[in-house]
Amino acid sequence: MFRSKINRLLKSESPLDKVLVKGWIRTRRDSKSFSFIELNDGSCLENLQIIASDTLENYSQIKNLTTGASISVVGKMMESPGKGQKWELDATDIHVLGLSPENYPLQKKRHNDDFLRTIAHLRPRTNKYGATFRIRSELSFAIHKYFREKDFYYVHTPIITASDCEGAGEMFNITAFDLDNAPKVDGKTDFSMDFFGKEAKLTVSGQLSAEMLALALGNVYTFGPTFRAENSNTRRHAAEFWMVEPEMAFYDLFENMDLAEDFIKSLTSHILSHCSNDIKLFANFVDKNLLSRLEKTMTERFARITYEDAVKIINNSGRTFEYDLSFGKALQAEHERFLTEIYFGGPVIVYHYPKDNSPFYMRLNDDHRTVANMDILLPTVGEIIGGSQREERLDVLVSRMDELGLNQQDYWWYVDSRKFGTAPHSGFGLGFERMMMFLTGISNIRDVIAFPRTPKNIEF
RNA sequence: UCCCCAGUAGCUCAGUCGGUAGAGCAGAUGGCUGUUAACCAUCGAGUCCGCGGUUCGAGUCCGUGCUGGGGAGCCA
Repeated sequence: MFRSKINRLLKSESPLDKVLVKGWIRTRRDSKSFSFIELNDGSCLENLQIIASDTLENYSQIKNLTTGASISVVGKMMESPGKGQKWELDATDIHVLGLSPENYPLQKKRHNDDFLRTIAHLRPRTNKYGATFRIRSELSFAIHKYFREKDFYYVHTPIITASDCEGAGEMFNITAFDLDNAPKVDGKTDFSMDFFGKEAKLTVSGQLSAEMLALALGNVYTFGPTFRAENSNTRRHAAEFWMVEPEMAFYDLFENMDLAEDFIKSLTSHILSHCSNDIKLFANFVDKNLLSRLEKTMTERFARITYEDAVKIINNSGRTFEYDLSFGKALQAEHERFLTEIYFGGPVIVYHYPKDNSPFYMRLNDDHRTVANMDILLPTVGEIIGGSQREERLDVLVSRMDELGLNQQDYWWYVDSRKFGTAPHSGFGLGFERMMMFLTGISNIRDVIAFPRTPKNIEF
C-alpha cells in the first residue's frame, strides 16, 4: 500500500477512504474510549491527529506509547469534529515500529538550543530543527534554480588542493601517511613520499579554479563545502561550511554587485513563498522582526558606499567605538553592525577597500590605493558576501604577487590564464549558513548545520 | 587565542548567611475527559561537572582542570 506524506494529506480537499502513514509520535492524550496521537513524519511542521479507538486489538499497547515512538497507521481520513485541525485519521490498524523509553530526551515542551546541540542526532525531530533542515534543503534548491534560469553552469572544483589559495586562513592538512611514522628529510616530513607527492590541504575556496572555468564557459558557480582550521569560537564561524561562488566572465565590479543583490533578494523571496509555514515558526518564536527584515530586503535597494565614505560616516556618527578607524584600517564588527543595523537599517554594500591587506587577485583601481572589491553586510549576521573584480592584467597581477611575496611558480596555471585571452571577470562568495541564519533568525551557525564542526566539536 | 558567564533529577530551573536536596514538566499507577504542551491525585527518580583545599560541616567559599555559551580577533 502506498504511504502518504502528512504534508500532502493535510492539503487534501476531500476525505479519503484508506490511507497509510508512518511517523513518530509527538504526543499522545487519552480520552474515554480512545486515544489522540499527534503524528509527525518530517514532511512538514504540522502533525496529523490520529484517533486510536479502544476497539483496536492492540489498544493496550497503543495506550502505553510515549513521545518519540514510531508507528505505522492505516485509517480513514475524515473531517475533525474538534477545533484546531481540519483533518484527522480514524485508525483501523496501528503497528508499533519502534518504542521510545522514558529516558527519551525530547519532550513535548520547548528545549533550549544548548541542550539540543548535545543531542544533535535527535534534534531534527523537533519542530524548530525540522523546519531548519527543510528550509536548508529548499534554499539549496533555490540556488541551483536561480543560476540555471540565468544560464550559469554548475561546476565542481577540487576539495583537495595543493595551493593555499589566498594565503589567508589556516588550512587542514590531509595526508595518507601514518602520522606516527611519516618519512622525514632533514627532520621535516617528506611530502614527496606522500600520496600526491606534495603537501595537500582541504580547500578554503573554489575561486581560483572557478575563474578558469568562467574564462571558458562564461558564467559559472560552485556550491560546496569549504574548510577553515581557524580556532574561531564565535556564533558565526564553523570549521566546515558551504559556500556559493559564482564567477562571471566580462562582468565588472558593479555588474557583480547587481548580481549579488538580485541573488539575495531572489533567495529570500523563494524561501518566503515556498516555506511559509516553517518561516512562521521562526517569526513567532525565534525573531519577532524576521518578516519585516526579509520584506525590506526583498523590496528596497541595498545601500552602496565606498570604504572611504563608510569610514567618514562612522567617524562623523558622534558615537564612540572601541576601535579607532582611519583609511587603511579594517572595519571592525562594531563598525559593520553600526552601518547595517543602525545607520542604513538594511543591507549595505561596501566597496573599494584599501589595497593593503587585500588579496593579490583583486583588481587594482586607478587610484592605486584601493581595489575593486565589495562586501555585503546584512543586519544580524554581518558579512554574508565578499567579492571582487579579478585582476586580469598580467603585469599588474604579477607585480602584486611579488609585492605580497607569493611564489609565481605555485600559481603558474592561474597566471597562464592572463597570458592567453585574458578578460575582465568578477565573482563573489556567499556563506550558505549565514544566509540560513539571515532567513530564519537563528543566531548560532551551529544550529543551521545538522552536525556542525567547530573547535573541539566533532562528536556526531 | 584573549575577556566574561554558566554547569544541581531524563528536561527547565530554584536552593537565603556554609548546616546535609526540591518545584514544574517527563515517566509509572489510578481517576476524568473530542483532547490540543489536556486536567486531578499518588509514587519513584540525584557522582549537585572532575580534582584539590579551607572548615566541626561545602551544592554554596578558594584554587585548578574539563565542557558549554556570549563577546573580541580572523572570515563566509
